[in-house]
Amino acid sequence: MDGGTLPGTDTERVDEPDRVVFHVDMDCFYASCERLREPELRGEPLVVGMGYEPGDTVGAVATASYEAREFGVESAMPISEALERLPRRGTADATTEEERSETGYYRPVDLDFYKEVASDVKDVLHDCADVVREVSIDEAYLDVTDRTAWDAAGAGSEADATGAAIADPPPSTAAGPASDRTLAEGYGRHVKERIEREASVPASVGVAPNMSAAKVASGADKPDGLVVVPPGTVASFLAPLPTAALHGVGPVTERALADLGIETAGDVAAADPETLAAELGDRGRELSRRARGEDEREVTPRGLPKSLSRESSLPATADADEKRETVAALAADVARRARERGCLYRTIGIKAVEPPFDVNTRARSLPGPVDDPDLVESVALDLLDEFDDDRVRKLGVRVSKLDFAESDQATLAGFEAGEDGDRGGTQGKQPASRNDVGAQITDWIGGEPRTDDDEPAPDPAEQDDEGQASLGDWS
DNA sequence: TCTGGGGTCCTAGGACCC
DNA sequence: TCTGGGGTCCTAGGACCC
Repeated sequence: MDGGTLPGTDTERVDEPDRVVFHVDMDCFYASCERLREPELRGEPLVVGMGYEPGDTVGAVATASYEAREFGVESAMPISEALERLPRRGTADATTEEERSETGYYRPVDLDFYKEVASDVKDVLHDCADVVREVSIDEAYLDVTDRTAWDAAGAGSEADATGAAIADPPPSTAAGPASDRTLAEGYGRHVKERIEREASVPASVGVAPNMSAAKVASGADKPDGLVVVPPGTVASFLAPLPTAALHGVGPVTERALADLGIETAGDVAAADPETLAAELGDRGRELSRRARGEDEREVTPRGLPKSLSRESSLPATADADEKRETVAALAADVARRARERGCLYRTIGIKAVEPPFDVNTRARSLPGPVDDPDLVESVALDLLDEFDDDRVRKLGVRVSKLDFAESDQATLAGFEAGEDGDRGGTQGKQPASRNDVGAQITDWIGGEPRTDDDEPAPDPAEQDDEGQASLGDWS
């Protein structure tokens, strides 16, 4: 937007044209996927549960269809509670009419299948935009500034349902009716319809001049929504919404704002940024800008992951053996995934959650990056010692300070790292062998000197695919 | 809310260095 | 010795997101 140079930020971005940013958000994606392969589920209450097996009462709700939400079933709710609100439907034939009206279907999460569907969606997205930022399995930002514009759409073709008319829009002038319809809206509709046609799952699309407004817009008319927020209207679009509707405002921030008498995005926009900053730090200023419609973040593709982790819940226990077994299994899993992705790690950490919900983390950094499953296990177990006497309800293992370059380097035999690139570089990027790190390694685990010598051999082979494992559809 | 799993980014204090 | 200040790295925790 024009108006208001940002203090201390790049000031040379003056008369750049308004960007066109889409936020594409799949509607209860997991449920839509299940309906794709099981069409009988369409129109029925459907709950997709994680950690749930058919017939179970354990696990949590990953996604509830809109029909299931009518019964009060919500994301993250324990399956047991969901079942109270929405009993599981028996076999199809044995179902009476009455039973039909108050029961629903339950299915376990099948991520592999959802990834297949998501890849069809992504094909469309990448075809429709030069820059795509995939946020999760069911969500992405697109910068389509070069594909469309904020110009008013001409009165021209009303038969734009095919998308053809949009791909070849009328000359961009203000020739059309002085209505609100823009080329950007038409293009948004086109993308949405292509997704539905080519991936057979519904999406909601937000169209706006920046990321945060597009994000809010996509959620403003779910499901199957298309909400357009033209430049200059962002602040007024946001103003009536509760603060929690802003991306980045969770329960804690919401409460902090409420304590300041700030209930809506409009209140945020009107508040003194320094007051917000005093309460929330830099986030306060950021929030203020977003609420006023200012968000200069570029849409950029997501980079490589920063950490890999695995965690699992267990019935609260103080049993040391059980805890150690759990951590060992998690460690093996994390190390395996790191190796599959061809990445080295320099920090190994654990998480131990004590009832009721007391999160503890511990981490230890190594002298250099490694790919060493045994080491992940021994460090993780070593860190776990501190919690030997504590009851825990959840345990986790994480590797971070990831290094993907190293594995590439391993394939370039004889390449001398030399000066370039390395940050600080006290240890330099030496191959992840214990010959280099070995001397210090013994200090990092409980003591026992390490003897084995299984070539770490990071293999970049598997690397592929976005594989962001984060995925849930909690919208 | 009796809290599932996988992530990101930020902050704050301490260690250490120059 | 007192006196900074600036910078980086590390760990732990917190908030938030899907």
